[in-house]
Amino acid sequence: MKRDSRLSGVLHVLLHMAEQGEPMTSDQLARAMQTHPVVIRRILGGLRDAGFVHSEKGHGGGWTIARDLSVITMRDVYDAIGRPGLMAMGNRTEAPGCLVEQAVNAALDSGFREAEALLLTRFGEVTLAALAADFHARMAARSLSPTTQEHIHG
Amino acid sequence: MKRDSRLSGVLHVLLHMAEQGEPMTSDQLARAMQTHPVVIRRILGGLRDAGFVHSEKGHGGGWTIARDLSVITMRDVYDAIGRPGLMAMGNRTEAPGCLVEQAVNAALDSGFREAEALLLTRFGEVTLAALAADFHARMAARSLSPTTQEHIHG
DNA sequence: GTTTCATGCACTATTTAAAGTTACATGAAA
DNA sequence: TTTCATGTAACTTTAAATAGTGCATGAAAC
Repeated sequence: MKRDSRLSGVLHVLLHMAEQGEPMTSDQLARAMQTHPVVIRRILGGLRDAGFVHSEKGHGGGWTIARDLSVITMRDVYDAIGRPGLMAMGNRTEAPGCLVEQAVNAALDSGFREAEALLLTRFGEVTLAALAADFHARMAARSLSPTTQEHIHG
Repeated sequence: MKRDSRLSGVLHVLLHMAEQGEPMTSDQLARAMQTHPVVIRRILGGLRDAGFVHSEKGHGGGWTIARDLSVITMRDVYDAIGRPGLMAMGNRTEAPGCLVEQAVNAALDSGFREAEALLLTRFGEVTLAALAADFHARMAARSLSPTTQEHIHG
């Protein structure tokens, strides 16, 4: 299958929304992300249901962030988009009858569970405010460098 | 993308080969794994190149384990099949120009790297001998139970 | 020596899930 | 009432693993 980039994408979108301050339309966000507006709506739908963003129809409508960035973690966002699988590898067969395969599955699962738990813990430690701060630090660093480019697309 | 089950599959195959003691053909192994013989050859090809298994053509040929199970770890097997990606999620864009996306990527990558490192460490701690021992324990447990079924397929 | 058995490998087809797209309904502001 | 924007269902495309076909190669049996 294709590699899942929804978490990466939605975090990107959220930070752009936060930078903007005023409502951004799915079209604007899609242009910035070089993707399709419907993809934006799909991915932000979960965040809306979770109460992290707000959407408004009609003139002047669009998407806005509904909570302070300091209270939203990457883990929250991961949960809101439906907790997609984290591991690219899995067992050939779940609940196999073969005892050999059961032994193999048990060993692999143990490792996978540990790795997933660690990853989710790390996600829970990073707020969107921290990501925004990192972005601003990068922007400051770039504006000091000789070849200043645009710091944000669109 | 589809979920990668090569590691699970090849470990299963290796343990069956070890139990058998004598050469097993790709056809026999494919039957046990409910897959295609060519898939077996493909997946065992990497292990042959790494020296973990030996293959022989013609009558009486097939696959045999070339080293003691106690010196082969799950990590070795993972390496031998080409170190497939472990994380199901990735960044939308590698090396993005957008500083927002750079900040997001950095945070995600950091978590992914930690989780991968932990997983590989765990893999390195489990030998095939340990897996075989676990299998034998499961077989003993089942033979004691009232409804004894076949402990091994094929 | 030739038939049979088995791996080696290149190439094609299928499958699965994400991502992209189209079409249209809904609702708000101009 | 027109325009703008989201909401959503349905369909198409794409990437990567797995499945399958066909044929070459080489070893043992007869």
